[in-house]
Amino acid sequence: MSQYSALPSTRERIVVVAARLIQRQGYVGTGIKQIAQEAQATLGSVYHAFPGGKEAVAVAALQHGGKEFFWLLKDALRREEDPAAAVEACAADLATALRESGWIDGCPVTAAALETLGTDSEIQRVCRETLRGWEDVVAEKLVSCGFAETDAREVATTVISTLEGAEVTAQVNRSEEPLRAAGRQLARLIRTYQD
Amino acid sequence: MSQYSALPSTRERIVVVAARLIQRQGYVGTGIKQIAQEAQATLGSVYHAFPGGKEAVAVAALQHGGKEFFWLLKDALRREEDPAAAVEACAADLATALRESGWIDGCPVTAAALETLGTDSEIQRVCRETLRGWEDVVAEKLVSCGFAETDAREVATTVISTLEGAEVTAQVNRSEEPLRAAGRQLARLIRTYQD
DNA sequence: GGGCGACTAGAACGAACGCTCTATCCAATG
DNA sequence: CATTGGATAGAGCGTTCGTTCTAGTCGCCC
Repeated sequence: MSQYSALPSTRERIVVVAARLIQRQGYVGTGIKQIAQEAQATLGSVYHAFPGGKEAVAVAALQHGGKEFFWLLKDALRREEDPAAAVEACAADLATALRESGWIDGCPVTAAALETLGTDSEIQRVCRETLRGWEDVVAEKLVSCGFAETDAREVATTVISTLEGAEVTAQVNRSEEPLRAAGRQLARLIRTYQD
Repeated sequence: MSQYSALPSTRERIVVVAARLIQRQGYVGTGIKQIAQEAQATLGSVYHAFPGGKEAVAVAALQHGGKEFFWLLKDALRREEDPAAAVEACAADLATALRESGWIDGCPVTAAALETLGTDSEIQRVCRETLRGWEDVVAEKLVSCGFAETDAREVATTVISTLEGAEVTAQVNRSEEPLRAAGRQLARLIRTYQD
C-alpha cells in the first residue's frame, strides 16, 4: 500500500509512461499495448490497475502530467520576486526543458484535449481542470504582487494561453525563440500594470 | 480540368471535408474511409485523387485550412486601422467562429502538428510554413503601422502563439472569454509600442 | 497453512485501420 | 463507332486496435 516505497509500483510506472506517451503522440495515437510494453507491465496488469481501460489510464496520466507542469510553474514563480521576471522565467524553463527533450515533450494536455473535443469524455474535464489549476497559480502570484483580482485573473488566463501556444510554435519550429519571445512580451505586458 | 466549375470537383470535396475532420479529430483520429464517406466519394476516388494516401490528403487539407485561417486574419487586420484594435478584432472573430461551430472548429493545424511531432512527416513542414504565413501577415500589419522590423517580428510571433493557445483554452472551456481576454491583453501590449 | 489479492502470460474477440486490387461506368476523342 | 482514361464501386489484403478471458505464479497476512 505504501506509495513511498523505493521502487515505483506497477500502477505508477503505467501512469508515468502513459503521461509521456500521450504528451508526445496524443491520446488516439498511443495504444494500450505500447503503454504496457514501455512500462514493463503486461496487458493484464494494465487492466487490473485500471478497470476503466484506456480512458482511465489517460485520465490518471493527464493528471500526473498536469501536476508536473504545475510544479514547474510554481517553482519558477517562487524563484523570481518580480511577477514580470517570474513569468519570463516560466517561459525560459519551458524552453530549456523542451530543447532538452528533443522538442517532443510539450504541453501534457493540449494534444489530448484537442483530440477529444467533440466527445464528452472524462478527459475533457481533466484537461479543463488542469488548465484552470495552472491559471490559478499564476493569478495567485499576480495578486500577491498587488494586482487587482480581476486584472490578475485575465492576465493569468492570457499568460497560460500564450505559454501553451508558444510551446506548440516552438515545437513545430524546433526553436526556443518563440517561447523566449513570448516570455519577453508577457513580461512587458505585466509591467504595464505596475507603473 | 476547370477548377472554376460551379460544382466542386471530387478532389476539392475531399480536401474541404478532410480539413474539417482533421481540425476536429486530429490526423490520427481521422480515417480515410470517413473522409471518403463524408465527401461523398468512394475510397477508390480518394486514392485516385491522392496517390500519396492519407498523408497526401492531410497535406492538402492542412494547406486549405491554413489558407482559410489566413484570410480570416487578413480580413480582420484590414478592417481595423489601429494595430491594437486589429489584433483584438482577430481574437473576436475567432471567438465568434468558434462559438458558432459548437466549440469544435479550432486551429486547423495545431492538432495535426502535435500528433506528428516525433515524425519527420511532410505534415510537420506544412504546419511550420502555415504558422509562419500567419505570423507574416500580422508582422506586415505592424510594420505598416510604424513598428520596427524586429519589434514587429517578435510581437507577431507572440500574437499568433497567444491566439493559438487562447483558442485551445476557449475550446476546452467552451467559452469565448479566453479569446476575448487574450485579445484585450494583446491590444494592451501592442499599445505599449505606440506611445 | 490456507486464502487472497497483485501481478504475469498470452490467446482470442470483433472492429477498424491504411491500402491494393479488379471491374465497371461514362464522357470525350480519334 | 471504337478507344481511351478519369472516376466510381466495393471486395479484400494484412495489421493493429481496445478489450476480454483463462490460467498460473508469487508474496503477504490472518
